[in-house]
Amino acid sequence: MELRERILDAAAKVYAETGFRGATTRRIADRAGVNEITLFRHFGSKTRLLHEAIRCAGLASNLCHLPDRPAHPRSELLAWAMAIYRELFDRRSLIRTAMGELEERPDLLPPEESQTVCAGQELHVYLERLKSGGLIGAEVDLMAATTMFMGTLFADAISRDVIPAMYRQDPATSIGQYVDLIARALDLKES
Amino acid sequence: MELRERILDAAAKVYAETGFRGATTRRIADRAGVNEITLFRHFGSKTRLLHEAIRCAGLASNLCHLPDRPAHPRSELLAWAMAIYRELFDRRSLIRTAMGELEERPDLLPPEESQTVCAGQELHVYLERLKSGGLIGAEVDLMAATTMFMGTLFADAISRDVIPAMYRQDPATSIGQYVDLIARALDLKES
DNA sequence: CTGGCAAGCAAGTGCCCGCTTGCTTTTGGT
DNA sequence: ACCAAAAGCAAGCGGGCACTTGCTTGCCAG
Repeated sequence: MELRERILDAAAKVYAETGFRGATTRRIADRAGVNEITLFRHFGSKTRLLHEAIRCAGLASNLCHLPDRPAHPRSELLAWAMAIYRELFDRRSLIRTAMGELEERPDLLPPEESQTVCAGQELHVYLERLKSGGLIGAEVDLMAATTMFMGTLFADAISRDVIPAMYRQDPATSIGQYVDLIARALDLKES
Repeated sequence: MELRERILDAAAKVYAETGFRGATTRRIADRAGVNEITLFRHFGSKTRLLHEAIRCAGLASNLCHLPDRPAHPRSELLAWAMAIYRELFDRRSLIRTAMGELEERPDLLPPEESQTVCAGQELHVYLERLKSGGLIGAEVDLMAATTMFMGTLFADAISRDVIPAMYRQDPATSIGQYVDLIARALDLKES
């Protein structure tokens, strides 16, 4: 692992654990196994280092997409939801910390890059295709359904490990149930 | 407003805005219009002050409950969801900050006191009553539906002001749509 | 009028912070 | 072998932090 990459990785982890104020340059340097002044030589200041670290850590892997032409809505939705959930869950600590500091430091983690937003737009387009194909009940509000489903995935991913009492099933089971419920709400028909 | 109460109020606000490390005793004292040493005379330490402030600020108003005997499920659910949402939304800044710091400082805001958890248990009991009354489809998983609905309310309340692109309708309209969707998912019949 | 208590004020302690300076060691290309 | 760039090391800077000490001021019951 390259030195620069190692520093960015350490910075993102320390930030996720302790927030901006807690992510001191000494702690980041220790975690990266690097002398403190190396941080300043590479990134100039703590602020610039954390900006870049969070931007890199927040980039979506973006591997799984909903198909342009729906074929098997239920299984397509399930696979996609699992992939999105996985991304959110893996970054849950960073997401919680960044959300907590968003008011104070809006420039870290700009909301338009948020995975939830991008994924939500993709889901909305997909649902509209289903609806125009007659696979969804005509009177359903697709925007509300999208928001509801994304909110459910998001809340599960960032709350599961801190409120275990609310999440007794394993994630895969839960997501299957969420998909079942939203399918019923949408009056989804299998093509 | 009593002095002690004023200090606790200021401490909770400064904490919600800047987190534990950012909530310095000087800032809290300034916000409360009080000399810094008064904080220490009343609460002993910054940690104890913030513990008490967050505990007080997190107490649920707890005014609205679902009825023991369901009569008009849709309107009862709607009124209840609006009240819960209101509580979450009013405290959204505190909730975001506390969640971001939960890993580092689990003793602030203990999760078993969480409003979402308590409200979720209440909703689950209510849905079970509806089901045993035959007003809900037999094959629905009530736990998953509860988690989904609470997650939706929670995500909306804490995300709406930071990701406005995802929440275009006003809260009241959105909650009505959530209730409609969950009612369809539950196959809810009006008694 | 007086004694006690609550709050304010000024100054200071030791610690950690971001960041800098001056210098030595390691590393890699020619 | 040689040199320049990159990384390490030790020390220190000004500043903000939580918290303390010693003393003054205002208030209210007896």
